[in-house]
Amino acid sequence: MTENLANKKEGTTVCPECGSTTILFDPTRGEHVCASCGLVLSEHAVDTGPEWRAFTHEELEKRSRTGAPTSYRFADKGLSTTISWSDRDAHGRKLSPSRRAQIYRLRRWNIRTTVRRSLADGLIELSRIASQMGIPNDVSETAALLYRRAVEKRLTRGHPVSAMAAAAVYLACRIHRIPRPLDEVVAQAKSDRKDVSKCVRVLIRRLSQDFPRPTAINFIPRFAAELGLSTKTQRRAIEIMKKAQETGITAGKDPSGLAAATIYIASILEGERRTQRQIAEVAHVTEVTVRNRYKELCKKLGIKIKV
DNA sequence: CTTTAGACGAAGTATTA
DNA sequence: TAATAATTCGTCTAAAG
Repeated sequence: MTENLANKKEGTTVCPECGSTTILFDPTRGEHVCASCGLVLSEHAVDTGPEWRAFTHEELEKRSRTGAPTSYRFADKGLSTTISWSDRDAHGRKLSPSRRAQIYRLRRWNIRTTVRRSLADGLIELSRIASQMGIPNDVSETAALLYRRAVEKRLTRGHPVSAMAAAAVYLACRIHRIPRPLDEVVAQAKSDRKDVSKCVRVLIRRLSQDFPRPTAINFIPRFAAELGLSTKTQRRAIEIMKKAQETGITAGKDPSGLAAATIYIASILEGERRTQRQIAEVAHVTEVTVRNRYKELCKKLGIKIKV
């Protein structure tokens, strides 16, 4: 842990578990999470390291600027300026005719660029979905950026605004390696699953960008946190998952179910038992799936559990 | 009464021809 | 595009604690 902190001050945080250098910060929990293996690095980030260390774009902006931070979530990036329709200047004097013509053109451009309904509506809807899901700010920023690019490329035409916004949120979570099941996003969206997944496909195809597929390990930290499990148990679950992946029994299986199963095993092994029911609930799978996966894991990995 | 185990067909998904 | 295989889900029954 000490060398970890030293690294942090150098500005090169490395995950001690897997060596990955991509560390994400979850502002709502105050935790740094490894993007690759899901290990929570510093629960006590508050009293380690310098205050000003910025892990995300948004933090950086908050600390290095005066005034409100800019945000992709607002149609004008939060830098709104309006031009009044009065034909007098700041001192109340009448404007010259040429000046009036100039201001008139400015007004038109101002309106043309800021009042783009589809963009504005989409970003509002997007923020609503993200906040209802309790998604970290930097993730919803990513979602907003995706949505902007979709609008620029005219990909939103023919698709419900709500569905496209939900798709952006879903993909942003994947980019940040804190995947949420599509159904969880759909639950907050005002569109049905069909429309949302159609939008997801459009974005994946037309936005030339890599959208990493969720790995079972990516689900473990969130499930463990929601179940109130210790980081020790969480690490144990990740250990088991790695072994499972090496033996190749994870192919084609639902990552959520796999994560749920390893957590179930780890919680028993570490004396923090949770019922299949509890785990199935946070993982959004059924108890049946938890059972099948954990039975298979125990058999293939030679893990014995006392019932 | 709660938790777990196991079995069945139904339903949605990925792969293949 | 259609057929095939593998997977998960919902429900039911039963046993164990």
